[in-house]
Amino acid sequence: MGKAAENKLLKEKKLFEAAYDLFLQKGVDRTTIDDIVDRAGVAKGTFYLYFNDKLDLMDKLTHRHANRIFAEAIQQLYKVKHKCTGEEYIHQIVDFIVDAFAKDKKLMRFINKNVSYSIFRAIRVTYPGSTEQKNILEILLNVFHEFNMRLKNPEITMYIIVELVGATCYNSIVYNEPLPLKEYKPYLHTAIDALMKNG
Amino acid sequence: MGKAAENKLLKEKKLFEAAYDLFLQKGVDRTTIDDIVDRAGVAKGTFYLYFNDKLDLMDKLTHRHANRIFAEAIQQLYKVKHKCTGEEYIHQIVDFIVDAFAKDKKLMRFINKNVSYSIFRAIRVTYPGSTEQKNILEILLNVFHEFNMRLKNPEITMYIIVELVGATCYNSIVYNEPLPLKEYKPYLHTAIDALMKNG
Amino acid sequence: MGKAAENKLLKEKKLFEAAYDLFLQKGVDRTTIDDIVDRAGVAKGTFYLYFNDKLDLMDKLTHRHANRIFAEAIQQLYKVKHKCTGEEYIHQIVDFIVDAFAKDKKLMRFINKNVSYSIFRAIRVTYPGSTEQKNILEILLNVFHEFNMRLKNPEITMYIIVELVGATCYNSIVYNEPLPLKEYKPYLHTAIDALMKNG
Amino acid sequence: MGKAAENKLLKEKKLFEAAYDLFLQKGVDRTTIDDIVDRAGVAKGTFYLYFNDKLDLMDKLTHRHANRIFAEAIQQLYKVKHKCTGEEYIHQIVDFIVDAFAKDKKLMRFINKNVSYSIFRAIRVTYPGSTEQKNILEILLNVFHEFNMRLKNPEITMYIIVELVGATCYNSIVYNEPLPLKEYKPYLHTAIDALMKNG
DNA sequence: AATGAATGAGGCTTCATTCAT
DNA sequence: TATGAATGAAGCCTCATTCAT
Repeated sequence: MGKAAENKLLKEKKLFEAAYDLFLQKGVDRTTIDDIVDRAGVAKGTFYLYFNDKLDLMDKLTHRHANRIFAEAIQQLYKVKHKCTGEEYIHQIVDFIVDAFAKDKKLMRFINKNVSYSIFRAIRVTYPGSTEQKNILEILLNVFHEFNMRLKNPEITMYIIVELVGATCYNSIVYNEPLPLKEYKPYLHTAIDALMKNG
Repeated sequence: MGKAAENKLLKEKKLFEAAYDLFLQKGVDRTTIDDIVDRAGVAKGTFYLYFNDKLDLMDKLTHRHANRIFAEAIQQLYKVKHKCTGEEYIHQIVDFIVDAFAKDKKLMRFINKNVSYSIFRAIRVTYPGSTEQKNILEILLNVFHEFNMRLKNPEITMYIIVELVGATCYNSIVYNEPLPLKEYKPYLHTAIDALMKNG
Repeated sequence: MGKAAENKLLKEKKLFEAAYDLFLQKGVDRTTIDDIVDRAGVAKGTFYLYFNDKLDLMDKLTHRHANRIFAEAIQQLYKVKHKCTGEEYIHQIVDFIVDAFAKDKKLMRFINKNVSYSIFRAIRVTYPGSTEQKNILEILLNVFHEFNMRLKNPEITMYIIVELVGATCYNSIVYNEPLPLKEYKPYLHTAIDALMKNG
Repeated sequence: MGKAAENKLLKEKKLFEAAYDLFLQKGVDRTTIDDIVDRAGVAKGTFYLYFNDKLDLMDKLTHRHANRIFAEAIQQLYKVKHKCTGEEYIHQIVDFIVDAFAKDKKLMRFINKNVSYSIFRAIRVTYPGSTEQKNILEILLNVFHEFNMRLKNPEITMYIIVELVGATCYNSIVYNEPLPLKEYKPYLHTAIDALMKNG
């Protein structure tokens, strides 16, 4: 890569990072282009060389982060798939995702701040080995079918589980409420088991 | 009431309604005072006779609606309390609240749009017969104690239930996903029972 | 006077007093009609029953106060005129006016705040026994002629004296600088004597 | 200097000049930002690239002008100091300052319009060869001590002189009253001599 | 005569976007 | 490519004035 091209990527990265921090702190609407370029240390005009406007930046930003975190989680999952029952695999998926967010609280807060609906349905990831975008609910339903699990209403049960995890892990990770994640996890697993057994 | 005073209330009401619709459609940040007064059909200066600024209006608006809907739900609850076991009473509370929101989808969408965190913890209501403000979680925990229910971890179990209801009923009421509320309810009750039995 | 007429005068008085205080505190430009009627305890519309606008009120206000204070000072002067030489009479006039302001510091501050030019030329009073309006300089020059005082340039000398008194007595009365009025007065008289002897 | 930087200084200068004229004509309070940018021939937003608000502009404006005029006067004084007695030097100072204002009547009117108190105490200048800010009174008192002049009350006498000059030179310069400056000056010097001899 | 709600012109300030350098 | 000065539309808020009651 030429020095110019490198420099270009660096500028873009700086802008991404600045915007990420600011969107997290103040939300997208209350962050100005000025805020972003000031923090990135580039000129105002430069912003428009990389992005059309704030929304464009926001889109690219979320896609970048969502893919990053999920790519990691999904790769780990492949390694353990063959060792598990379906129920165990579901638990593994939940754990991987929740742990991934726990390692990146900032992202968790970012999504929560800037997405008005269910965290796990907000994030669509490019599934490895395909061009298709899937969200967590679809991934979990896949597991059901692959593992031939018997539930009366897999769609609804899985939906309930996904929403429950999304709704509660945010508070646990970010605010340690009702408990820190490590202590909360057993309750979460118990709840998931209860839901799978009765769903 | 004099004609002037009536007219004044009317103006305030128009402003409330205009703001409510607009906040719902576009969110608070993207709604301007001009939008509000245009829709309300009053002059710009009039806005400032009734509210200090947009945030003040937002505060008054949410308090108004939250109290309205919960006042109703809580009154109904008093009537059935003596006929129930603790578990049944929990179900009743959930039903009353969910039904209340189902009757007022607009409010449900409004809260979801403009509150960045857990719906049921966002709303604090003035509990009838006291000046104290409580949220749903606190109300449910009260029930536990009053009914002497046996659970290993009432706080956490109740927390899980509250978050689950909040997370899923929004989609069911507003988008009929994964099912319309009427059809979804049995699954919700099953889930709650499973959680109480195992929590 | 009928009760209605009395009440009317009372309202006007309240408005005058409120405006006076506020103009003194914040200056005319930064005082709003709202400020005035709030402090006067009358309705906003009432203001326009008594005055055309703020400027009209300001004009009426200054005339009221200026005449009040000078009427007093000039009456006293008549009593001592025949006992004095010209020089003594000049000192008497200065003393009466300065003492009058010292008794009404508020007025002194009011004028200083709201008049951008020489205090003593700002104030034109209706001289008793005539409809003519005169200012202090004109009154002093009269004294010269009446007392047949010998000065090379009475007009300029008197002008210098008038400006000197105006410029320094404000600070002495309001801020006690460079000295409280009582202590400053002898220096002022010495200065006036020096100017008269050499002018 | 680059073309852009030059242009920037030009814009600032235009704004300063526009504001100066308008503040002089209408006073600070009655001059709007719109007035200023219209006259300067720049866009409204441009104003805020150079100044925080109107007050900030006013501050910078007065400091600019006060320093300009006094820097000149004080430099001239250094040249004549060694040739003078104390009394002569006092006269020189008065002459230099008064002449400086006479050359810049606009500044004189500007200060008179926008400063509510004694002209010469309003203006604090950065004395050459120090970071200290002094006003005329302090400068004159310095002269007293340096020249070992004998007066009973130097502080009060100097105060009287300073106020007298401030109060009368404005009218002489701007309105030629009671006489044009050139003709008034001898009387002013006579008055100052009289005050120094008797103070 | 008195009220005070209603008005809307007019002020201040912010900020996304453009463009000459 | 990169800059950042300049722009002006668009937002917020104030306040003198009117007018129905």
